[in-house]
Amino acid sequence: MSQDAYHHGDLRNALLEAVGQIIEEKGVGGVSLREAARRAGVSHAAPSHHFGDKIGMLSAFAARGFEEFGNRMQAAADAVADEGVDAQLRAIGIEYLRFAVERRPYFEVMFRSEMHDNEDPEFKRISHDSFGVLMGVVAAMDPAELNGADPMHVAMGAWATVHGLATLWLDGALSQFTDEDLFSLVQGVFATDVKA
Amino acid sequence: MSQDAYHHGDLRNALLEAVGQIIEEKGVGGVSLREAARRAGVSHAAPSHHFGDKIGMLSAFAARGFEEFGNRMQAAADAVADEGVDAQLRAIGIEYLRFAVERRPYFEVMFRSEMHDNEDPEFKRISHDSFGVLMGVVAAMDPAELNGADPMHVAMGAWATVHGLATLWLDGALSQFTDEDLFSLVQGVFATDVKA
DNA sequence: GCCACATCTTGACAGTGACAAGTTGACAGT
DNA sequence: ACTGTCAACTTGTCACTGTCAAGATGTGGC
Repeated sequence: MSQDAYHHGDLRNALLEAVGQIIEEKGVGGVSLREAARRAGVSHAAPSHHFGDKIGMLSAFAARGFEEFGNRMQAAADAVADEGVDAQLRAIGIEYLRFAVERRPYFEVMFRSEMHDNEDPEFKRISHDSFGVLMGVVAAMDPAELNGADPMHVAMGAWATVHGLATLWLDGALSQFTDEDLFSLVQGVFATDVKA
Repeated sequence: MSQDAYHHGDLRNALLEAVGQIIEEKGVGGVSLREAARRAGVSHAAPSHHFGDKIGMLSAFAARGFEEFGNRMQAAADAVADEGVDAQLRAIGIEYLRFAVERRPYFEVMFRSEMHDNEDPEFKRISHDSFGVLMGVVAAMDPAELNGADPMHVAMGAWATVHGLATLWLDGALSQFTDEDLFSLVQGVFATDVKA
């Protein structure tokens, strides 16, 4: 029944999974509405009825990524809640990198402004929520632990550092390092950052 | 004479400047061989004779960017050479951000792996040289200043931090901050990083 | 039974990257 | 001065893309 030519049943999800598949195979530049439609077994114009246009499709894909991203950040922070804020911050940093490496298709679309509509309120909300996890942890920090530094600066610095490592790694600028190097490196860098 | 239909005279440069112009107007996604050709006043297939294909054209554009980038990093480090390695590192970090903001078209292409051919030896050399400036400064650091940290980790951390700030800013994730905020922020963050 | 509506198809159009084949002009050798 | 050679550029074409308009199909409410 879901094989019927009409009313696929779950086309929206099928298309979004096709997008992830395409990015993994051919990179983010290989994504096209028609190719996604082909993989989902529908006609070339079907995707537009669900997403409007190409940016709409990628926005939906990015939103999906932010959803998982936020959940993973939260889970990482919760898992070490009894070890203190310091440990939480480090756990978030590592989880951030892990997400970039493991879910590269999502990550690449999520943080490329031309890949989605930054003004879409739904998108804004969900991406803002993701970062809320980090901000929440920093806000809970003991002022003494910050050594007088502006908490916002500390949060920003931590965020920028892992984000920089992630993007540099994804762009191949860190090709001299293995994945393990990267993670041990972020341990050191991040600890340095936090304890400053 | 340079107006002749044939033998433009400086088509290669004209095309590369057109690329920068296009990115500034329509973003990196708006770049096309044909649009660049149009702006240079030549036929749609002319660019391929200079760059091979689209990636070749963007690689040449990125190489140009790395050239200027490297020079600016070197100049920034040299300007404060007598103030110590610490000041040099900070100067490089700020110049890095300044480049990202002022020369956004270059920056966007330079650090997008799918925008150019990472394997091109000429490209590898020129991009490697750019980062050599940073590595050179870190290598000159007094081990005592590093507090026992791996110099490579310090360099990587510094690099990742400014790179992360730059990309987050360019992608609009830091839209709540003004340019001045950003620079004062990197001052704080970077100082924290270095003095750890 | 039937009607409204969301879902999907078919067909078309302009724009794109890439390729093949032809044209033009400069320049070196004789 | 003639000629061959070669780089620079043009014209024409192809498959592919995003987007739009119009039509077809099935589902659920009444």
